[in-house]
Amino acid sequence: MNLGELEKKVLKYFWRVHVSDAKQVHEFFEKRRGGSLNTIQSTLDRLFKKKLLIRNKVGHAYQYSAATNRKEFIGLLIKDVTYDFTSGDGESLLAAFVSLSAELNEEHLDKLEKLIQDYRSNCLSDKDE
Amino acid sequence: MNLGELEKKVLKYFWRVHVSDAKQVHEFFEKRRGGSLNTIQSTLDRLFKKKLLIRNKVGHAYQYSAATNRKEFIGLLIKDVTYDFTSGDGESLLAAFVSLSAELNEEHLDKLEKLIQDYRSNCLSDKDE
DNA sequence: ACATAAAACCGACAGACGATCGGTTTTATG
DNA sequence: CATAAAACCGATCGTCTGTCGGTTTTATGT
Repeated sequence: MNLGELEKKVLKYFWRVHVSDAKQVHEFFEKRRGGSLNTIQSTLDRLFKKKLLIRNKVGHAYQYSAATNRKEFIGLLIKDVTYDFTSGDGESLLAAFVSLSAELNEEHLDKLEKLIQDYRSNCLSDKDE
Repeated sequence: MNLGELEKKVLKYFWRVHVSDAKQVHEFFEKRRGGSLNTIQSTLDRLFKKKLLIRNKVGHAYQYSAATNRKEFIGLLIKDVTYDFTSGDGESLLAAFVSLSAELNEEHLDKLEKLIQDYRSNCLSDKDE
């Protein structure tokens, strides 16, 4: 899965705004980067086809929203980008973790351990952002 | 950074074979997927320009080898692909970890904790693969 | 029911990039 | 210095994103 610049910006937008139709998205982006409504529409459509946005029709227009929250999405990205270099089995995620270890200092390791603890004792909760 | 199919295959090749010139790489791939020597050469050159291969001239030909081992490379991929969706600060890697947590079961968490322990007590070692 | 406005949809084109390869230039070496 | 080997250059093709004009579909008010 590869994402263009505009697609990335639109995804970020939906993590902040949650629900919009093409017109609203266009209004937002028109100010800071220009581009026609049609450009936004086809970008929304491409993201929908990539299953990164969901939509349902309300009146004339589709109401779009993000298919995943930011953290889930980053997880998808990582799985996707590492897929070709791991066995694809369950262990592959571990490999990704290990590969990143070299980037982490003591403080990060502490935080990571804490996150594991939190996750263990809190598997049911579903906090976003 | 985006990688084509052949580029990915070539990278994997160099993690197994370590050093080769274009001719040798071509010999390897010609059997299982065809393609001319020139195709291999430009792929090697592209990977070199992307700093994923290193090379030095020996006689007529460049001797290529991987610039990173597989784990380091996966780390690079993850940093790269998540960059646009994290603040780019040190915390960004943690965000990636957290995002993957949802994919992990108990067994994985156990292994991950063990890996952290290993890493803490073993920061100096440099084992590959 | 039907006209109309709003939005979706289609098709085209440009710009990147990877894969592919033929042809030319450079270069190491006998 | 001749030659063969390899690097290098340039062209083409396919795919993908961004872009947008024009057409078709559709929800809605009268």
